[in-house]
Amino acid sequence: MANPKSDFLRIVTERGFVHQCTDADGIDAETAKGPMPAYIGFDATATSLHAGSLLPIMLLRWLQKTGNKPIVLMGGGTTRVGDPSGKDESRKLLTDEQIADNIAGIKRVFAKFLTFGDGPTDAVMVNNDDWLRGLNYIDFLRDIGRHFTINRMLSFDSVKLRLDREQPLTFLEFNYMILQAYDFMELNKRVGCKMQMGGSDQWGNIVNGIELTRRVSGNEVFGLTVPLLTTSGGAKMGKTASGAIWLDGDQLSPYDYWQFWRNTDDADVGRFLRLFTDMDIAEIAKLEALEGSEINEAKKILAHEATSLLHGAAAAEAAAETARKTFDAGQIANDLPTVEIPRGDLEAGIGILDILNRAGLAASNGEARRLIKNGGARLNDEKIASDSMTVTLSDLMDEGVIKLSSGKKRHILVRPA
RNA sequence: GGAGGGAUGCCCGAGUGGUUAAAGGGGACGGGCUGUAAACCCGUUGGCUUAGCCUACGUUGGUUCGAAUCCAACUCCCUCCA
Repeated sequence: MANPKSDFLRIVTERGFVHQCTDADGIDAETAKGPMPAYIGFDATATSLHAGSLLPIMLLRWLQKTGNKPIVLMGGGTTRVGDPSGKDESRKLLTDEQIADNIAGIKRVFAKFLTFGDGPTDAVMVNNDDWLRGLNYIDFLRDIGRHFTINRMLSFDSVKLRLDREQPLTFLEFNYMILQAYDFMELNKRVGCKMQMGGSDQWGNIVNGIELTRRVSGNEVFGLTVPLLTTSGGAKMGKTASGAIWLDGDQLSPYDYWQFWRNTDDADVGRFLRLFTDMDIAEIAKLEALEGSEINEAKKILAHEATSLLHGAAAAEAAAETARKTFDAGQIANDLPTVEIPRGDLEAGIGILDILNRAGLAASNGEARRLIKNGGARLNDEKIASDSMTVTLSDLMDEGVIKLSSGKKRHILVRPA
């Protein structure tokens, strides 16, 4: 829409969060009027979220910052069934206890981005297990199932594409969209939730929830989706050499998180600044316009802002300083990711292949050997020439550490313990 | 229920008795260029105690000096017919 009256719609639109939405005027009016409760659903399949979830999290953040009420829906109930969307191996079913742990871990992440509480614009976290677990199949069919026609369900892309490609679609999966629609209806009933947001692949499910809510209660509710995020290189967002970009300091250090953002493609810098930081849009436009190597400054700012949001400004500063020492000054930064190795092992001497493995720079001796052969392995910044060398206490530098590197970017400090 | 097609390394995909740890592509990792970009070029890409050994072409057996390759049974997937 041309000129949104509400802060919410104006901001998320100009920042590039909106892929598509239902009735923009309606959303605009509702969010302009006062606290509108809106929700996004998240899986509870892991103990932490990763960067792929950041986009919807930021959307909730803006929702709250513009005076509305974010609802975080944990898919505890649907996780209990097992998410069928994967292709081959069926998901290992999680125990209730694991799911509870996962939800607790995930909530810690949300607490960094949202303010939780009981106030009108405070975020709340709910679990669809609360209403899904007790469902009675026959009642559900009579009350909810009658609002869905197979004809229509078959027309949704998520279903149609599968059928067109002649891929199997289980009944469970076919029902998934109904459960999700039910979630929306239930949230509308319980807490007056008026909008569901989610990834663009959720559009069909969201629309179903809107229709179900209208049919059952007559209430008008809305939907909004965020774009599917890929880097301009076409890669899926949130992966790196060492694995997923976890939003949890124990699984991915603030330094590595900072590095992830620092290594953003030139072409993505402006887009990412708008999506993943709170920075002023005009300021971003200036940074985005930087040419050539100057864009590196914009990347550092992106890394700083994004890391500050998740890990705090102090951690972001420390990460920046570590990176500066490591890359610009050629010094040993003391808080690079560290691996501890028993002093006794070092006294006895550890084979270089072994220590590369232990530092997590290689997944097997073969990989370590390859790394050395290709000239990518370094010990205290000296190229490792032989795969038969031994690392001992005498390799400790003045700082009391041994620095191991794979390539130019991955550095690990080994500390005797 | 009947007829036919298929299952190969992280993914896609070639290979129909030995020179096959298995073409090619993608991805990933390393090197070069550079700006800790992109694009491009080069290399590597099952494991190990590495001139050797082990594991691997859906599963289990069989034929053979030798099998991803031939045979049998089984599992799963797909197509057509009913």
